[in-house]
Amino acid sequence: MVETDGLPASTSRQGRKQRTRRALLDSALGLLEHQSFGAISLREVAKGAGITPTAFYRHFASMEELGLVLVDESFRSLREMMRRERARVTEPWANIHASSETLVRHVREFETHYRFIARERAGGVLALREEIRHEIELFSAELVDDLAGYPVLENLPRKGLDTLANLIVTVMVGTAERMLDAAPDEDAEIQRENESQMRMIVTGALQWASHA
Amino acid sequence: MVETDGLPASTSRQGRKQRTRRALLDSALGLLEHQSFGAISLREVAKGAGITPTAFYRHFASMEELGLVLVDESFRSLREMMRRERARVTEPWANIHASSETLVRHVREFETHYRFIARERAGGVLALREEIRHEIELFSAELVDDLAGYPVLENLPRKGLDTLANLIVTVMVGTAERMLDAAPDEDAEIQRENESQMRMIVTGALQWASHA
DNA sequence: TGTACATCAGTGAACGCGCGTTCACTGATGTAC
DNA sequence: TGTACATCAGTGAACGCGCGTTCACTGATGTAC
Repeated sequence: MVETDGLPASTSRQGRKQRTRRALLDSALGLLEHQSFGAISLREVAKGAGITPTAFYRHFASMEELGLVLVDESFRSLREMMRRERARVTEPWANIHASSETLVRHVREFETHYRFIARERAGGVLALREEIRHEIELFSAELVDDLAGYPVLENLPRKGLDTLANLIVTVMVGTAERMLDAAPDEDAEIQRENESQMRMIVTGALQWASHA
Repeated sequence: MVETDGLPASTSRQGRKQRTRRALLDSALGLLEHQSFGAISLREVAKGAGITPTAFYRHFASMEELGLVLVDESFRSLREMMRRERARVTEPWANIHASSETLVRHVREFETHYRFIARERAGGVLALREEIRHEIELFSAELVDDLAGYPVLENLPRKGLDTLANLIVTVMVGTAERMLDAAPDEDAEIQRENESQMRMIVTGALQWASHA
C-alpha cells in the first residue's frame, strides 16, 4: 500500500520516507471521505499506509500536525487556481460563466481536499478550524484587491468591495458544499445556479457602484 | 445535576423521567460547545446528566437518536422565529434592518443549538447531516413562497425567486457561522455586514425583476 | 573496491484507558382491590 | 385507608475492543576511510 501507482520505486532512504509520508496523507484523505478528522485514528491512518502505528511518529508528531499539512495542501491548490484565473479574467461580468466552470471543475478534481475543508471549517478540532478560517480570510482579502482593479467597479466604495468579496466567497463555499453532497451528474445544474447567484450579486454591486 | 433550576421538583415518575431526558439533551449540548457530535460519548453525556451510562437507554436507543432530537429542537425554534417574522414583514427592502437584528438576536439566544447545527451540517454523522439538509431545504422552500408574495418581486421569474431564496439562506448561514466564531461585542459589526450583503442581493434581484 | 560503523524507518510487545453494551438487580412509584 | 402486586428509572459489575503512546529492537541504507 505504500507504493504509489506508476512512480519508479525509489530506493534512497529519503525517497522511501517521502513515499510513506505521502501514503499517510493519502490514507487520511481516504478515511476523511466518510468521517470527520476528529473521528479518524492514528492507528487507522497508519494501517491504511501500510505501516505500524509506531512508525507514524517518524513522519508527524501528532495527528493534528498531519491535519495542518492537509489544510495547507488544500489551500495551495486553491491559490494556484485563483492565480491562473486572475491572469485570464479582465472584466467581471463577462467571465462569470468561465469562472463558475473553473470552480466546479476544481472542486471535482480535488474533491477529497474540499470535503475535508468543508467538514473541518466548522468542525471540532480547534487548530484546524483556526488555520482554515485564516486561509479563507487571506483568500477574501486577495479577492478584494482583484475587484478593486476592475474599472467598472471603480465607483464602489471600499466597504462595498468588502461586501461583494464576502458574498462571492460565501457563494463559492456554498456551491462547493452543495457539490460534495450531490452526484457528479448534478454538476451542470449546480454550476448554472452558481452563475445565477453570481450574476445577481454582481448586478447588485454594479447598481450600487453606479449610484455612489 | 438532574434538577433544572427553578422548576418545582416533580415527584411523579413521568415528570422525573422527562427531567432526566432534558438533562441528557442539555448535557449533550454542553459537550457540543467544544466538540463535534461524533466526538462525544454516551458515557460523558450520561455523566453530565448525573446518571449511569446504562440508564441512558431508558431515554434514547442510541446517541444518534438523541442527536436527531437536537436537530428537530433547533429547527423548531428557527421555524417559530420565521413565522413571527413573516407576520411582521410587509415589504422586503424596508425590513432588512429589522430582519438582520432578529437573526442576530436569535443566534445568540440559541447559540448552542446553532453551533451544533453549524458543526453537523457538514460533519461526520450521516443521519444528522441528512436531516439538517432536509430542514434547510424546507426552510428555503418556505422562503420562496414568502418572496413570491411581495408585489415588488412579481416580475421576477420563478427561477429568479429560487436564486434569491438560495442566496438569502446562504448569507444567513454564513452570518450565523461568523457569529459563532466571534465575541458578542462584534455582533453589531456582523449585523451591519449582513445588512449590506442582504441589500446588495435584493438590489440585484429588484434590478433583475425590473428588466424581466 | 572492501570494511567497519552510524543512521534511522519501521517493528512488535506492552501499558493503561475510556468506550458501548449486556445483565441481573433494587427500590420507589403506581395501580387494583 | 390499607395491602399486595406490577412497573420501570436507575444501579453497578463485567465484557471485549480499539485507542495513543512507550520502549527496546532490527536490519537495510548511507558514510568514512
